[in-house]
Amino acid sequence: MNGRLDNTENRHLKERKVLDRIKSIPLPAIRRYPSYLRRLKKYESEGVLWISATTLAEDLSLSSILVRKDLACTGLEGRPKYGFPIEPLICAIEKSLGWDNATDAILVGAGNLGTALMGYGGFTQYGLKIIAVFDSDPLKIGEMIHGVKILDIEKTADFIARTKIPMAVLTVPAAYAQLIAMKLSDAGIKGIWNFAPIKLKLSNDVIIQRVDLASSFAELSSRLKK
Amino acid sequence: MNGRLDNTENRHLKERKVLDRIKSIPLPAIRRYPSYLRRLKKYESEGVLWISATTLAEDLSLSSILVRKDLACTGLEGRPKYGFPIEPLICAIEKSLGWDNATDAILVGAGNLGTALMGYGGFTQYGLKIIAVFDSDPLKIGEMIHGVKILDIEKTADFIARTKIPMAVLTVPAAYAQLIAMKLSDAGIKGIWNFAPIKLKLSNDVIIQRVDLASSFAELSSRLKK
DNA sequence: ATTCTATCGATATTTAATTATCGAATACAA
DNA sequence: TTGTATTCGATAATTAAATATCGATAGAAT
Ligand SMILES: NC(=O)c1ccc[n+]([C@@H]2O[C@H](COP(=O)([O-])OP(=O)(O)OC[C@H]3O[C@@H](n4cnc5c(N)ncnc54)[C@H](O)[C@@H]3O)[C@@H](O)[C@H]2O)c1
Ligand SMILES: NC(=O)c1ccc[n+]([C@@H]2O[C@H](COP(=O)([O-])OP(=O)(O)OC[C@H]3O[C@@H](n4cnc5c(N)ncnc54)[C@H](O)[C@@H]3O)[C@@H](O)[C@H]2O)c1
Repeated sequence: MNGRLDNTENRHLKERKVLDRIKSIPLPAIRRYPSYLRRLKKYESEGVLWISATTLAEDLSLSSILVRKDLACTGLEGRPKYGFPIEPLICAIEKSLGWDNATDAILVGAGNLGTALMGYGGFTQYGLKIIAVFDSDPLKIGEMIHGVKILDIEKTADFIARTKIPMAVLTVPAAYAQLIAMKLSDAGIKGIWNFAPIKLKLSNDVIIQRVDLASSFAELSSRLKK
Repeated sequence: MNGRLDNTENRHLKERKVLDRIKSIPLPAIRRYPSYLRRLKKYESEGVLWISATTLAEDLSLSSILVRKDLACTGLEGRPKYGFPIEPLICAIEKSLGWDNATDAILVGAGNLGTALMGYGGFTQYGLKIIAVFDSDPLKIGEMIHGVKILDIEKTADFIARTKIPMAVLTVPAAYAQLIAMKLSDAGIKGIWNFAPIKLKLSNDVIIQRVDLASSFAELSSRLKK
């Protein structure tokens, strides 16, 4: 095999490998990526250029083998003795998450939790941008919440259809969550980040991600008990 | 082996088995328990007396084998053709989680998120009771927040020492979280429910449970991307 | 130039969790 | 009373994830 042929072959193989990998990054790795990102950005801001899986692992109290594997899933290759170049690594992780360009979203339910989320600056780091807020309470409609005006829930479907916005953050009481989720789904929403403590049942082409604080607290309680 | 001896043996074996089980309920099962509880309580309020693993599984879109196994971990035994008695099942799950008697906690950081959590009625269901709130902001100290007075952060150590309160909910900015956590640990806190996006490093006898919204959002993003 | 060391990445191995299988129990209907 | 459908629980098989092992690489030190 001559050099050129070998390269073509290799590139081809590599591309297939990268494609496979995109489909097959283990979920636990995906969940660890944000922690890596935060740490890497901190290093980057301090002017550090290279990081080893070993160092990152120590920072986050993880096994270095695990971190190395996770990083390998992004497709970026490390360099013996040096580790990984930080800036490309950040890009690679963000790309793997789909955080490389911002996701616009709406928020439904401007209550306690919805208001707190709106006031949270951290989301921009994840490429999440909440561009509209909806509620059913006449007292709230028209008010401003952290710089965004609260709109009438009745206008949601129209808004989604018009803007083709892909994602909704759902922070309404559990009793209304299923109904509203179905309306969002009908209107064409692609993903729902659900903070209400119920399992939403929608057609399979809507991605649902639930945040269940009770699960987290359960884990804490049971560990504390022992 | 005669009947009596056999019984003694059996009881002994069963007790050991129960003990083992307490230590060894898989974490994923623990995390599912709150969902079971919510559903069971709903059935209970409707006057239903028995529930099968099959039904519960359908309700929550889980595999019935998984649910049956999870329920078995509580130590309660089901009855063929009927399933499990709801009320004892609720008790058994709550006991497994340590939710059978309420846990008192303090909350540190009366900001956006801290305020939202204080306003959340759901926690009482988990046996979590926040009895005091602390902050460093002079403008906030002395104010009321959902019925609880905000106290000076400087008084935290003393409060913990005096009340022997086991748990703290940490909702301060990430930059302060480690420092405050160390103070809480020194003061004798046993568990910390940490909402700040950093890995706290404390002595191993403090149980730390982190809530990482970014992880959840990462999962959503990456699933949405595909 | 040679040796030493830290790191990577590929390939096992181990561990944990989920899913499947199957016999036993029991309510209920015929 | 008998048969049938349904559920349980024990055990086995499968799958996914974490951990361990080890040769290769490349920079730094001798
Ligand atoms: N607050 C928390 O800390 C917290 C924690 C965990 C989970 N949650 C969950 O988040 C959700 C919101 O909690 P919260 O404390 O913010 O409650 P909340 O009552 O403060 O807010 C709910 C908001 O939804 C609005 N709403 C009600 N029905 C609506 C409808 N049909 N259409 C549009 N808007 C509607 C209400 O007007 C209100 O503004 C709940 O499901 C709760 O279980 C909250
Ligand atoms: N708001 C959200 O939706 C959200 C979501 C995810 C994570 N978080 C995390 O939760 C934490 C709090 O977020 P937030 O939005 O409520 O912030 P915030 O700034 O609104 O509130 C922080 C509070 O902590 C207090 N504080 C600051 N330093 C303190 C100290 N040394 N001792 C005691 N109190 C102190 C401040 O006075 C303020 O009241 C942050 O770590 C944030 O990353 C928030």
